[in-house]
Amino acid sequence: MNRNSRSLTYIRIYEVVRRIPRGCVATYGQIARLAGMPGQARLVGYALHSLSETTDLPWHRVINAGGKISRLPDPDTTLTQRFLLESEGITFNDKAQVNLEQYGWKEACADRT
DNA sequence: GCAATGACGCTCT
DNA sequence: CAGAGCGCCATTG
Repeated sequence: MNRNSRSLTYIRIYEVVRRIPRGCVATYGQIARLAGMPGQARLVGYALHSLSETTDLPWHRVINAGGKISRLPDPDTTLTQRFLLESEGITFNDKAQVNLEQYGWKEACADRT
């Protein structure tokens, strides 16, 4: 469980996700870049998938570049993510998209804190 | 050890 | 403007 077992690469992603402040959302590409793998958004998603649903990480703050919730293996998990984001004050539009311009990490996010 | 997949992103048509 | 395909690295079987 040693995070080592998951490889340092995953740890990087987990650490970045953990740094996401409340009321904000980050994209896979954003995290991938902060983790030190620009363009490797797939690994970010894969890393999160490897996590347990009971993870302490705010994985629900991680969405795709379109500001939308990614295609999760289980539709129930997707609804949970949306619910958690709404609980943080994040609003979704009819397309289940989040306004990255408003909630995007390091954008207006720091101002909200 | 080898091969295929993967909660995405970007470019091309 | 919209839709589809390909590519990156790492993990898993």
